[in-house]
Amino acid sequence: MRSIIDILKKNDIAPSMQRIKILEYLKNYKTHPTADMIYHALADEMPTLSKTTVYNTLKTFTEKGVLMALSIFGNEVRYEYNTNPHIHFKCIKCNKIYDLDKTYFRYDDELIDGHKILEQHINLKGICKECLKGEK
Amino acid sequence: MRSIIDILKKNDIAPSMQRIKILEYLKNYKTHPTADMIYHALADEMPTLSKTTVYNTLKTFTEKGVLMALSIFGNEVRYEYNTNPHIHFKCIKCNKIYDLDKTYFRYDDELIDGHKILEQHINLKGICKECLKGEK
DNA sequence: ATCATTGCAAACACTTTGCATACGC
DNA sequence: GCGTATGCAAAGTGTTTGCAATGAT
Repeated sequence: MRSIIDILKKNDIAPSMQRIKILEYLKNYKTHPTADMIYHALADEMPTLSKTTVYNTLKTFTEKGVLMALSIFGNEVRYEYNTNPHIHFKCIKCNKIYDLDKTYFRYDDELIDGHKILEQHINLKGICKECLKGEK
Repeated sequence: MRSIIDILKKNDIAPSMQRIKILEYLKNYKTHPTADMIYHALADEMPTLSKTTVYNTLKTFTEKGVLMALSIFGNEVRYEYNTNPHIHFKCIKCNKIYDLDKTYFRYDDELIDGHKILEQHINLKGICKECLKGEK
């Protein structure tokens, strides 16, 4: 818990109950949740929590660089706590999102065709290991 | 125009005025438009066109594989006429989306960590050539 | 006491659904 | 004439905004 507060302070975000819980959730459950999923996961233990606060908080966190907002597929925005750069793989059968090692793709130059690259988002889609098993 | 009809027929889609115009638009203007952009672009010459039809048509086209639906950044869905695989680069200054050659990134295996890869979406974000000029 | 955060309600934007009408073979 | 495509209106999602109440220092 201490560490969550430290992360907030380090990023110029005043700690609050709501902010701590939301960040804690994203640090503990790396399931790339949507705002709605976070809201429902926390609503039980925080009955007065509002969806607005979840949206506000996610926006603040994203602006301050604590979180990454992902547009993987469809028009759902998902959030994840910033760790090492990696690839997202979404299974079209079970909809689970896996994190894969970035080294599978190689590209490190910061200039392509004269454009300055600041972010790389690599999203794969297919059938995951588990669902493949079931197919046979 | 003939060629548009051929594409529709080849993909088991019955040609209609609306479908022809929408596909024609996507073939001619490779601007990765949203459903709304397409609707507004065509509304002038087709006053009775409905947004529902645009949505229906884009859905049909995507299902039949004529178009690709892109979730590049944010929760906007954009469409493009299927051509060769390529990378999307979005400029954070002017919001323009550029198509880049896929060969910049190399990854051709269809299995990663046991997961079967069916689609690859590589989305880059940064400052484009033109906007870089203006910065100096 | 002051300033920021929270949270309700309403607004908004985008997309889908239900259904009656119109079109094309 | 029959089956499909179209398009209006309404409903459904996901997200943002306005603003009053609350909380922290």
